[in-house]
Amino acid sequence: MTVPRQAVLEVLSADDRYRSAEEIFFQLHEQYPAVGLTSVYRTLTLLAQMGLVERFDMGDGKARFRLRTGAEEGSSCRLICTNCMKVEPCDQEAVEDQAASGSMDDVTRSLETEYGFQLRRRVVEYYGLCVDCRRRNEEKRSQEEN
Amino acid sequence: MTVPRQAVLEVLSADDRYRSAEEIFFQLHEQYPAVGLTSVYRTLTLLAQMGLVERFDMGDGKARFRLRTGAEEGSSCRLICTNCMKVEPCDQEAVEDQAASGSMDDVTRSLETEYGFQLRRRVVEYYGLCVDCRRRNEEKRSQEEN
DNA sequence: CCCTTATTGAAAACGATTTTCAATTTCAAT
DNA sequence: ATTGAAATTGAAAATCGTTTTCAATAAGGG
Repeated sequence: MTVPRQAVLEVLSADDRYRSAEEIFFQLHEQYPAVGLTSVYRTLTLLAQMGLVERFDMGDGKARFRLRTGAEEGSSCRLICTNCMKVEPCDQEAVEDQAASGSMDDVTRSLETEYGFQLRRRVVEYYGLCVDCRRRNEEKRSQEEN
Repeated sequence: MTVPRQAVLEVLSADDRYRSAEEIFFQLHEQYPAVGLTSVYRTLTLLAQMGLVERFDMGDGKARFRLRTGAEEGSSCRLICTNCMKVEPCDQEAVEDQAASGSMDDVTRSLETEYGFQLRRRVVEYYGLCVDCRRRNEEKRSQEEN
């Protein structure tokens, strides 16, 4: 545990907003002027690899980082404001249950009443292994057995 | 309608895979060697603004582009292979209906049988206006009325 | 303490995308 | 066809978030 790492964790612990590396760097800088932007990036990458930090790629070219709370595992659901870029976690179960069906209209209504959020676009992404890569993996594995 | 624009549209129309600007540029280059990468970027940006093309920011730093089919409106659902980065659109209704509940396990099973896809992580993102930006917008609008 | 190893900060490198700018193309009006 | 103004182009330079390089420093087990 070194100074830069402690500093990054300190800032991340302060609150659970998503912040860019630069934002984190500037917040650090007041209390730890010696810590460089490079180390902030390195620490964030390290913490993300360790699973302590969640990296989130917004469409604007800058990655955002946030301390993992442990509540999320494998699945995530969030409200993203296209105006101020604020990211707010939300409970998918609650949203979908509130909605009578999974239809866009019902979800829109649910988000409106639950969060005051005005829905424009819903994105669902399933990350994993496609059929081809799966097959290729299995082939490789069976080759290694020989 | 100019040569570069026609060329980009031609490549995009060829199939509906997600492709990076560079990939599109190289495919162009055989038939239209005079068209530069700059124009490919410019045309893609233009087409995206016009809503003809969908821009998709993968986590790897390169944006992917695909011709809009019209089938998607407001909502999108896709399978993303974390190994080969292939992006395959899928029908959310079908997936969620197939699954007995919205639980991760059921969705995993559904994707497995429907697409042979091995789910690792599900991401649901709702894009729109948060409460604050909404309020701010309304204030601005009412000010403009005076 | 010392020595090996890991970590650091600054500066340079990187890669995707954007901007700049002079040259070319487009297209509507002739 | 011809013009000419406005839009578009390609190449090179600039931008910007992030990563790499590298010599200097710090960590922490012996």
